[in-house]
Amino acid sequence: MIKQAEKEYDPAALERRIRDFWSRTKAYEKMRRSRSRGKEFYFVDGPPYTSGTIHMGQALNKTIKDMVLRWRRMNNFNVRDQPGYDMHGLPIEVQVEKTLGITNKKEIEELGIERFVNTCREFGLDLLKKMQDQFVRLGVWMDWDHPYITITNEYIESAWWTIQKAHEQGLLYEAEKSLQWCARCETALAEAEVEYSDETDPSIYVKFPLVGRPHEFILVWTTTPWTLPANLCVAVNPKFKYAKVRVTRAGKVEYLWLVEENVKAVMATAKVEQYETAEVKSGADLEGWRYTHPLSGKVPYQRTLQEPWVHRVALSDTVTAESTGCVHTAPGHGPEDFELGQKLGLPAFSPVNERGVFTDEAGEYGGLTTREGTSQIIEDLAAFRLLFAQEVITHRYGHCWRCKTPILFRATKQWFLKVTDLKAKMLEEIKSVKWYPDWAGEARQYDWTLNLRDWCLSRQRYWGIPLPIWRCTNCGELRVVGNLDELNGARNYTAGMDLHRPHIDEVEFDCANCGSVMNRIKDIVDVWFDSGVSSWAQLGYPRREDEFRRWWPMDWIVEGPDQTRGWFSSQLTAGAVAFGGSPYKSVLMHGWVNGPDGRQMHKSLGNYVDPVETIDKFGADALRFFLLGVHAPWEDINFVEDGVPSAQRTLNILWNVHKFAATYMSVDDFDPRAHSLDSVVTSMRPEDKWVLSRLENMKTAFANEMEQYNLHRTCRLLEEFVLNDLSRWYVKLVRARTWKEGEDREKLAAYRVLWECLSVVTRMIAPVAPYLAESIYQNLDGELLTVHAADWPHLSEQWINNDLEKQMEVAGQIVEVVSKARQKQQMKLRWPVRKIAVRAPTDAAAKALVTFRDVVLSQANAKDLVLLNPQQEFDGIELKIRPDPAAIGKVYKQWWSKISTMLETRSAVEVKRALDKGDFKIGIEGQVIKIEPHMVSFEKKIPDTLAVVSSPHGEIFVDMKITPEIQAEGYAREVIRRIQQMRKESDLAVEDYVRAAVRVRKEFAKLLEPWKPFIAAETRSRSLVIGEGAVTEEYSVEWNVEGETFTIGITPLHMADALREFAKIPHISERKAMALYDAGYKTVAALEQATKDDLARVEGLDASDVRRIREHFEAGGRGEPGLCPVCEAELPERARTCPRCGEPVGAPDLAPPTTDCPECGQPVPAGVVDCPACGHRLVEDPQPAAPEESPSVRISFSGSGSERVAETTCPFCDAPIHADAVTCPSCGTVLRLAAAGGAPGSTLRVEIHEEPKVTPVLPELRPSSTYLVKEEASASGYQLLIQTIAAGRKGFCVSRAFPEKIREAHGLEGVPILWLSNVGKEEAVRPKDLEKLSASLGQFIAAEKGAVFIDGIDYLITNNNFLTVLRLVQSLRDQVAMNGAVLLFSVNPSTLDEHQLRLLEREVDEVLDLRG
RNA sequence: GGGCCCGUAGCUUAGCCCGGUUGGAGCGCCCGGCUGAUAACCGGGAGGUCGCCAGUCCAAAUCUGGCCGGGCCCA
Repeated sequence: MIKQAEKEYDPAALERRIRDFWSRTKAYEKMRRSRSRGKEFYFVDGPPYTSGTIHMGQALNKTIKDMVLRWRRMNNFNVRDQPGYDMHGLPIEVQVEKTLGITNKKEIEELGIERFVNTCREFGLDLLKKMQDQFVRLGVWMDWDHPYITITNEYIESAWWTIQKAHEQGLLYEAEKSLQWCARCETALAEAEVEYSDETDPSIYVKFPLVGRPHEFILVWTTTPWTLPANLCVAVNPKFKYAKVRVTRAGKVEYLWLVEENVKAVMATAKVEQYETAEVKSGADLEGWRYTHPLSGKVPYQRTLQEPWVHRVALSDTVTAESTGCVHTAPGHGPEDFELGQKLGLPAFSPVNERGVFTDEAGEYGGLTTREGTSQIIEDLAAFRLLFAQEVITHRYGHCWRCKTPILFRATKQWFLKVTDLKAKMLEEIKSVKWYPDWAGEARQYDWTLNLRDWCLSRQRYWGIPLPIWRCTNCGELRVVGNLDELNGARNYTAGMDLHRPHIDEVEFDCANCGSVMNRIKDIVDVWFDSGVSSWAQLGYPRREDEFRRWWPMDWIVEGPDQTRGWFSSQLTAGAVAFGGSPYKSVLMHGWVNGPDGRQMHKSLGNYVDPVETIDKFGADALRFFLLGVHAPWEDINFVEDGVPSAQRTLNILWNVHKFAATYMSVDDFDPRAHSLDSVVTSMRPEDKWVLSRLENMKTAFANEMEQYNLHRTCRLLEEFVLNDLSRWYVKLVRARTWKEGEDREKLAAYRVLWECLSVVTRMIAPVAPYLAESIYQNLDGELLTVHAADWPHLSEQWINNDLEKQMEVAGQIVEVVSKARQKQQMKLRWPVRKIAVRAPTDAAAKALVTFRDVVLSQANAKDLVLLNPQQEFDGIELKIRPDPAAIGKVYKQWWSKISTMLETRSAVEVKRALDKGDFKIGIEGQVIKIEPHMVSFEKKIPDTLAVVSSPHGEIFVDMKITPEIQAEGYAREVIRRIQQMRKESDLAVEDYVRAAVRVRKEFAKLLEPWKPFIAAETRSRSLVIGEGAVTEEYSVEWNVEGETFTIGITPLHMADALREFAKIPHISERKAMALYDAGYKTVAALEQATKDDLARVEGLDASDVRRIREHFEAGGRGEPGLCPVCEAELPERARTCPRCGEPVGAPDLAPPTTDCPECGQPVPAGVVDCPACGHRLVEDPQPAAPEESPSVRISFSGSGSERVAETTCPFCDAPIHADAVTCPSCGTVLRLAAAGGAPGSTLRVEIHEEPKVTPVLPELRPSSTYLVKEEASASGYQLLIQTIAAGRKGFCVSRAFPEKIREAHGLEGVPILWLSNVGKEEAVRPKDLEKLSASLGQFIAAEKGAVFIDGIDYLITNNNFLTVLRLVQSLRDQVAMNGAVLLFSVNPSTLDEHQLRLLEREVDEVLDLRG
C-alpha cells in the first residue's frame, strides 16, 4: 500500500522515527538473519580508542564502513561486522589519574593498583557507551549488542597466545636499549606512541679540550645539554673534511675543530669575525683523539671510567654534516649513540631516573630534573669557558602521544619483538594485499615497514594486557604463558579470575628447572599490540577453532592514514608472528577530515566541528551523503559545514519526488506489485523508456565505480540521476498524466515506471542515506520489513537504449533554445507559442523530434512543431523582393521605376519560384517584360514575434505571435495558476474540491468562456463562474494579470476526507462517492445513519451499491485491515503474528496499543520511549494530561451521541483545531458560519466548552524600543499592536498571511498591511526583497514614528541568508530608537534554530515570552 | 634532509590516468522565469594567470623536469 508522505522532509524527526522503528522491529537482527546463508565476508572494525566522543574522522570512517557493508549485504553477502573498541592504555590511565587527582605512579600504588585498574575499566565502559550512542545516531548498522573489547579474559588470552608464538620462534627478547621515554607516565614509548610537534630548545656549541693538543678543542653541538653528563665519546664522519680554525676572541687565540663546510655558518652564529682555517684533515684522521670531558669536575663517574674508547673521537657513518659535524655521543641517551657505544664497548651510562630526574651518578646534578639540569649545565660550561656559542632553536621534537610531555631517551631493559627478522616476510605480504589506493600500500606501508625496528612490547604501567612472561627468581628460566589452561595449578590462580594487574602479579609457578619460585615480569603489553591481534581475538581463537576456520583471514578493512604506522602495521606484524602472513586481503585507506582551514581539527584552533552537532542541524543522512560524495575516500577533506546543507538539498529533492509519487499513487490506490514493467510496456511513452534506460545505465556505472571503492562517484551518479533525470525532467514529463482522473493505461505506465525508478534509487541510496531510504521505502513499498534487507537492484539490460538517450538530449536542447527565445521576447511559459519549426535538422535531430514530438510540444508549450527541409522557408517569414534599378534600367530604360513598383506588389514567393525555373514575365503597356534572376534580389523579413536561432540541430524558428486563441489560453492558464496558488494558501488537500468564481471585464469573460471546463478541471472546481458579478467566495483575492484586474474567489468544499472514506467501502468508486456527497452525506458518520430507503434515493447508486454500503457498516465499518502495532504493516484478519516483522500482534480487535504524547498529543505506539513526532521522552506511567491552559473545543453530535474529534489546523495561525470548529481557539479567526456543515437527519448542536479565556496581561510598549514576542501563533503580537494603536500610535503590519484575513481576524482598520508573498501584487513584497521591505518600513518609522509589527520573521529567514535578516532587524531597531517608534516582531521559537533565536534576542530591547 | 598526497572562480569542486570544441558544476551574488512534488527548480549575467617557471608537442589544466605553497609520515 502506498502511503501519503508527510508535508516536509524533516530529517531530525524522520531519523528519530526510523531509529525507533528499527529498534522496535529488531530490523537489524532480522536483516542479518536473512543473509545468514549468503557468501561470507569477514570485515573487522579497526577499534577506535574509547574516548567518549566521536570526531568527524570517525564519522567518516564508520560511514564508509556502513556504506560498503550495507551494499555487500544487499548483494547477499553474510557480513561479519562486530564493532570493536580499544580500551587499554595510557589515555584512559591519564584521564583516570586526573579524575582521582593523582600525578604519578607512586600515588597509584599508594591508592592500590586494583582500585586504579577497576576505575579504568568503569571509565572505559562508560566512554564506550557514549561513543556507541553517537555511532547509532550516525545510522551505522553494526552488531552493537556484541562489540569486541580488548579487556576481556578471552581477548587477553588470544594476545598471550600470540606472544607465546613469538617466544616459540625466538622472536621475543629482553635487552637494554636507549628508548623514548615519557617522564610523566614513567614508561617507555614505542615509535607509534611518539607525536612530533614544535619545541623550542637551547642549541649550544661546547668546546671539548683535546688531550695533548694545547689550545685545541673539538667543537660539539647539541640541543639536549642535559645529556652531556652522560657523554662518553664524540663521533665524526670519516668521509668529511674537518678544519682546524684559528679563532681570535677578546685577544685570545684558540683552535677549534669542526666540519669544514660549516665553518662560516658556525662562526657567524658565534659572532666571531676574526678567524682563519689553519689546517684541514679528513674525519678518519681524527679517530682516537682524546679529550677531557667538559663536566668531569662535576660528575665523578666520568673520572672512574677505564674503557679504551672513553673520551675519544670515534668514527660513524651516521654523522651528518649538520652544524659542527662533531656529534656528542651519550650511549645511555640516544639510539644511535647506544649503537655506537655497543660497538665501542662503552657502558650505557644513563644517570636519569624514570621520572626524568638526575640520579646520584650524575654527581652534582643529582636531584635536579633534566630541565633544571639543562640551565645549570649551561651555566657551568660558561663558567668553565667551554661554551663557544648559545642560541635557541625551534624544531620538531617528539612528545608523549597522550600527555604531550617532551620525550627523553633513556637506556633501560625492555622486552622486544624481533621485527627485523619478520621484515622480509612482511614486505612481501604487503605486495600481495590489495590496497586502495595503490600507493597506500606500495609506497606508504612499504616505506614504513622498511624502516621498522624491533618492537618494544613492554610498558611499566597498569591498565593493559599483562606481559605473560614468568621468570625464575633463582635460575632465570623463562616461561611464557599462551593459554589459560597453563595457569591451572599455579599458586594464587583461580579459574575465571580477572587477568589484569594486580592479581595476575601474585600468580607464581614452580621453576621446572630448579624448583624455585617463578614470578611474572610486572610489565604490561604496549596497547598497540592489543588491536594487532583483533582478527583472531574477536573470533576467540585459539580457544575456538571453528569460527576461525570459517572467517579468517579478513576480506577487507578500512582505516585512516594514521593506521599505516598503527593498525595496518601492528596487524601485519602480529599476523606474521602468528600465521606467517598478513591477516587482511584488502585495505582501503581513507583520508583525514581537516578543519575548513586545511589544518587538523582541534578545539584549541577553533576549527573543530562536532559531528553530532552537524547531525542535529542537518541529519545524519545529509552528513553521510556529504562525507561520501565530496571526495574520493582516500583524499583529505577540508570540512566546510556549508557543504552539508547542499547534500541535504539533494536528499530533499529525492524526498520531494517520492512525495509527488506517493501523493498521486495513493490517491489512485496504485498497486505496483499488481503490474510488472513488461505488462505496461505497450502503454509506455518514449520518455518512459528513456528514463528506464537512464536508470539501467546508472546501475551499470554504479557497479563499476563501487568495484574500485570510488564511493564519491557512486554518490554523484545517484545525485545526477535524481536531480537531472528524475526531478528536473521525468517528473515534469509525467505530471500531466498523473493529473488525469480515473483509470488510464498511460497513467498506469507512468506510475509503474516512476515507481520503478524510485524503488531502484531508494535501494541504491540505502547504504548512503539509510534513514531517508527507509522512510521512502516504507511509504512506497514496504514489502520487506526494511529496505536494508532488500536485494540490490539487478541489471535489466533490455531497457538500455543509448540511441533514445541521445534523442532525448537533442529534444531537451531544442526545448532550451525555445525557452531562451521566450526569455528574449519576454514571453512567459504559460503563454503557448504558435509554432516551432526546425529547418534542415540533422538526422539525429529529425529522429529526436519525431520520437519526442510530444515532449517538445509540452515542455516548450507550443501548439505545433514542424520539420522543414533546407529548401523550405518558414511560412511566418515574409519574403521581400528587391528590384535592382541598375540591372532593370540597363534593359528596359525608362520603365525601370514602373517595373520596380509592379514587382514589389507581386507575391515574392511566386516571383522567386518562377525565377528559380528560369524567368518571370509581367506585362506593361501591352508588352511582355521578362525579368531575369539578376534583376532582383530577395530579402527575408523576420517579424518581431518570430525568433530565428541557429543551433547544432538545425535552424530553429519560434513563432510567438499572440493570436486571440493564444491569448485566451494564456489568460486561462494565468487564472488556473492563481486559483492553484489560492488553493495552496488555503492548505487544501490536492484531491479536494472548491467552488470558484472570477470577476473580470466582459471581453475577458467572453475570451475565457471556451476554457471554462479546462480551468474547472485543472483546479478541481465543482462550479466555476466567470463574469462581471461580484465574487462572494470565502477567500478572494484581486489579481493584476498582465495589467488586467481579475478578482478570483474560492470556497474550499472540504470533501476529500469524506470521499476518501466513502471510497474505502468495497465497490464504491470515486464517482459514486461523489454522488453520495452531493446527496448530502458529508461524513462517514452521516452515511452510517442513512437507511436503505435514504440511500435508494441517491442518484447514481444502484440497489447493489445500497446493499453493500449497509453491509459494510453492519459488519463494523472497518474499511481497512488492522495494522501491525510494531511495524505498521497491514495485517490479515485474525493474525497472531505479523507476517512482515514476525512479532506477535495480539488479538486484532483490541484497541491499538497507543498512548498520546503528553507533549504534542500525537499517538505513540506502546513500548516506545521517545515520541516519534516531537521526541519528547515519555515517562513510564504518563500522568493524566494537565488541565489544558488553552481553551478546548468539543463538539458532540446529538444524533449519535458519540464524541468524535477530528483534528485539523487553523489555516491562519496553524493551531490545531477541530475540523468543524467555528472559530479558531488560538487566534480567534472566524472559520465558518456556525450553521454550516452537519449531517442530514440530525440536528447539530454546537457546544463550545470553553474555559474562561486566560488573556495574558500584555505589557505596555515603550517608545524607542524593539520587542521580540515568543509565541506559537502571532495572536499576542497582534494584540500588542492593537493595544499600541489604541494608545494613539499609528500602526504598520507586515505579515505572511493574506491581509484580508488579518483584517477579518483582528480588525486593524486603516492600518497598512504589507503582504510577504511572491504574488506580484501592489501591497505584496517578495520575501527575498529585503531592500524594498526595509525601505517601506524605514519610511513609515521616520514619517509616522508609529508601531511596526512584523509577523513572519521566520519566513524571511527561510527565504534569505539569516545574517541579512539580522542586519535588517538591527537597522530597523536603530531607526526605531532614533525616531521614538516601536518595533515588535513575533516569532515561533520552534521554527528557528537555537543559535538564530539567541542572536535575534540579543538585538532587541526586550523579549516577551508569551508561549502557552 | 627523505617519502607520499594535494594545489582549478570568493568557497566546495569535475576534468588530469588516455593532450584536441569556448575548462564544467554546486554554493554565494545580480536579473528574469516557473511552481498542487518544490524553504525546491529553470534560464541569463558577473566571476578563472587551471600555484609558478621551463620543456616535449601542430596543440598542455592534462605529459616531463624544476620551483613555491599546504597536509601527512619519517629522519
